[in-house]
Amino acid sequence: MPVTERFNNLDQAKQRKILAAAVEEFAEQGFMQASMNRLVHKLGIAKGSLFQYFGSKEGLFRFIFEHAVDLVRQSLRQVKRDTADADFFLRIRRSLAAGVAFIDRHPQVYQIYLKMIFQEKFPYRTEFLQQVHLFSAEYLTPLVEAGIERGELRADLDVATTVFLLDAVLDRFLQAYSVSFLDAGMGIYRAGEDQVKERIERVIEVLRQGLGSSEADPAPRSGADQKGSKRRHV
Amino acid sequence: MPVTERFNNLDQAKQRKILAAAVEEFAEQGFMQASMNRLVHKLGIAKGSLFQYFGSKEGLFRFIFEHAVDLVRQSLRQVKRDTADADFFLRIRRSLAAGVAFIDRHPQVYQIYLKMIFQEKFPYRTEFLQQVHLFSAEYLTPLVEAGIERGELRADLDVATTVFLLDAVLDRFLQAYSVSFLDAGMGIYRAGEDQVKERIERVIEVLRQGLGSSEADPAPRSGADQKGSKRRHV
DNA sequence: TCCTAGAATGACCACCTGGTCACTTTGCTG
DNA sequence: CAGCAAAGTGACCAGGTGGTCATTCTAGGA
Repeated sequence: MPVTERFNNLDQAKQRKILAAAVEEFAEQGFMQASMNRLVHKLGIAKGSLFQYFGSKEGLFRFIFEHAVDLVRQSLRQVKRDTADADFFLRIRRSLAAGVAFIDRHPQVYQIYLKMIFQEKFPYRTEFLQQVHLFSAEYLTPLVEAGIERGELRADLDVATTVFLLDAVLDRFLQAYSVSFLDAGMGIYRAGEDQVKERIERVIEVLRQGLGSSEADPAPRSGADQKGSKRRHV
Repeated sequence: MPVTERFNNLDQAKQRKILAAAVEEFAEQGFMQASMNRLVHKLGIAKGSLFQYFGSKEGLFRFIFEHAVDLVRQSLRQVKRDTADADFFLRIRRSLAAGVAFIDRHPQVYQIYLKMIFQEKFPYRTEFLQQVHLFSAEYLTPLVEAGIERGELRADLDVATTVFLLDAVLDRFLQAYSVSFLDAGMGIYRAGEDQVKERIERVIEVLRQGLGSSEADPAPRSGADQKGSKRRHV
């Protein structure tokens, strides 16, 4: 029996209420700064009860965390299925839109995720980051490989670099959607559905076509380092 | 007189020692979780002294914070000057390399920056994010505009979208350099100087050329929105 | 040598933390 | 209704927090 046996015997409504309040607390405060006292007060239940249910603060977090991971996994599988035979760029746009939709449905879960990335003292942080890396690799790599095979992507693309680039842009788009001042003034933060869709198209289109003008293309490397020898200033 | 008068009268060595320890504490713990008691213990000075110097925990943070902002501003100005008349992609590569060099010299300052982005309760967080946004706008926007004018970038690029994309990629590269599992397996995390340089070239080159194959290029729009209704292209 | 201005000090304060456990309440069974 | 196991409770604990301030120390001038 897990520590949470007692909690599982509660009626669904109470369970949901407790979980919702706990998710809110962790989303707003992070792990270390979250307070069991405050949580208990918000819920109007006794502190002892909460500890009977989950054993410890970390136990509560683990419970919530696993729930959240499930949600993400589910969501990812769904998108992958739904877009299976679309062309590469449509799939990417759809994935990004799905990301935004996920944040709309579970904003606090996303908040916790963001806090975990750079706040070292979260429990399970390392395992979690590994998992996320795996998700992204398992999701994007075959997508890119299929895109190359189908001729939708340049044949000479390095897969790892491309995955990194996509990861960077997708992640930042979602961050810009839920954190102010990260959208470089292009109106992504908390934008409406239509605007989000339009911004997604803009960004992905630039990514597809590239920044460079078609003239002056080749030989990009010569002269990459003028001062010769090492440089380490700034 | 600022609150820090007493601190300024200390000899340089002691000042540096205190600042270094404080930066370390904030970098490791964030603001809320940083402990004045622990800091004082690390330094071997009395708690009362530290509070005489800076008035409060927030006062200490402000002092360090302003120091850090100065460092960044200085660094940015330098890069801008050093690369003023290079071509667009070289400037970008140089800027990214300068970012990596900055992290090498001030890893803890960068740590604090990362924590501030997603941890809401940092003092000055909002002003800080605005500042960063301004930096990025003031730095990248003219760079992109010049690139378009010189014909190095596609003439039909939307400037805001391009700046967003660059911001996303540059930021993520630096994050990947200093946080594990964010580099999508392409070997950026704590990489050596040469490897960093090579990875920068790879990433920027893909960004320049774009992902799309040159065939199948035009009409990217048809079928982009199966559900019909409005579309708001690029 | 003495005196004193100003710096250094750490015991102390009110408050908060995660966690415990003896006690009370609840609700089912016989 | 009695008995009893399980669930609920909150006062309590040790230990941490940012912050204060009466006291002690110290360095330099007379």
